[in-house]
This record gives sequence, C-alpha cells and structure tokens, in this order.
Amino acid sequence: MNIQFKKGVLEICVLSVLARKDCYGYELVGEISKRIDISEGTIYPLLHRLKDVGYVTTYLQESAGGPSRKYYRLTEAGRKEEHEQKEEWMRFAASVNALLEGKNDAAD
Amino acid sequence: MNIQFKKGVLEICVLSVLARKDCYGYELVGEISKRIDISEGTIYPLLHRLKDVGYVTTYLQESAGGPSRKYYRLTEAGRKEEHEQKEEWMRFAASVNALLEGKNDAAD
DNA sequence: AGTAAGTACCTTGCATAGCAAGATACTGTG
DNA sequence: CACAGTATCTTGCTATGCAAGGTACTTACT
Repeated sequence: MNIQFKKGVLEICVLSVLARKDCYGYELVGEISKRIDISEGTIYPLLHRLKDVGYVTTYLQESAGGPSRKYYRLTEAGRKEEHEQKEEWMRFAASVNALLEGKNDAAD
Repeated sequence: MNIQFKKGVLEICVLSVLARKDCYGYELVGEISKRIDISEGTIYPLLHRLKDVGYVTTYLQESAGGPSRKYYRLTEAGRKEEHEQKEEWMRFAASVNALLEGKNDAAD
C-alpha cells in the first residue's frame, strides 16, 4: 500500500470512527486496520494532535486484562470537522477519479 | 484543499495524463489544475523523479511564443506503473469510503 | 529603447504526516 | 518466572507538496 496515499486520510478515518463510538487508541488501530493498515506510531501522535486542537476529549477507563485505556470522544468542533473533512475527501476523490478517467470537462 | 490528500496522488495523475498524450511540464500544471491545484514547485521535481526511475523519457521541442518545451513521454515501465498505481488508488479510495460509511464487514 | 506580461524551465528551504523501532508497564497463562 | 497479549508513548527517519524565488525567451505597449 502506497504510504503517501494515507497522508491526511487517516485523520478523517479516525474522526469518522469516533463519530460512531468512543474508542481508545489501540482499538482504533484494529478498527481502521480492517480496511487500511495503520501503525501505533501513527495513531498516538495523531490522537494527541486531535486533542491539542480540541476535536476530542479523553477519559481513562480500567480494563480487565491489561493496563487502563484512554478513550477518545469527539467534541462538537470535532463532529463539525468530521463532516467537513468527509465532504472534502469526497470532492477530492471525485476529482482524482475524473482525472484518471480522462474526463476533460470540469463540469463532470 | 487539504494538501496532505495530494501526497502520492499527483504522481498517478501525471502518469495518467501522460498515458493519453505527451506533455511538457507547464502544460501538465494546466491540465491537472482543471481538477486539482498543483504548483510548478511540485511538478518539476516530480517529473525529474519519474525520469530518474525510468517511467518517462524527454525530448525538446521549440515553441512559437516562448522558450522551448521539454516534453515527457511514458516508457513501457511507466505505462505499467500507471496501470498498477491506478488500481491501487481505486482500491484505496474504496477502502476509505467503506470506512467513512461505517461498513464493518471487510468483504464489502 | 524600455518595460511589462505571458510562457517555460528550474531550485532551495520549510512543513507535514506516516512508519519502524524501541521503551514502558499491566495482566493472565504455561 | 518467563512469555504473550494488551495498551500507551517517543525518537529519528522519509517522502512529498508548496511558497518563494531565480533564469530566460517572446510579444505587445509606450
């Protein structure tokens, strides 16, 4: 898988999963990896960025068989951002597809 | 437009346009910018990379109203790469869309 | 002649995000 | 007690895109 393709996209993936349910980092790796490989060295810095800009808040919760988990929850700003980034991704992907298919009319 | 989304994608865009016709750098900026913003500071290094790895060859051609143009032509390796990267992009985009739509079954 | 705009090529330095590799620490199993 | 699985984190590296700048040719206007 072309690593470069993932740049920026993993962020909207994380936001999108969190829009459906609160998750902890390790869980997110598993969820997203069903579709797209993502490593722990990517997810944790990403989650910290999202917290820094106020798209998520965190809370700790103990786990049965392991260390306690840090759950991430979307804020209202995060929910709005999720919506906007999703739309932007859709527009972008449509533009790329049009280019790859050789459609020359910008109205497509 | 999220700059990060373009990482890696502009390369397949360039290969795809060149698969249809030979182009010079300045022309490629115009062609691709119909759909996706791309700057000259991106295209020239990219074209040089493509030449270094043998996906394109170049030839000079004089121009009526300006300096001579350096045209880029896909090699066989470049054509094969165009095909493979296009398929990879399609798979990737489908994975992202599935994730954003919350489809949980990896069979989708 | 001089100057500006459009064409066409190029480079340098910066910002960003993903990853491999490693560190830390908790729990349950052999 | 060691090991595997869970769970968090950091450091150093890599790749790509961009802004900003430079060079040089041609045409049009003053």
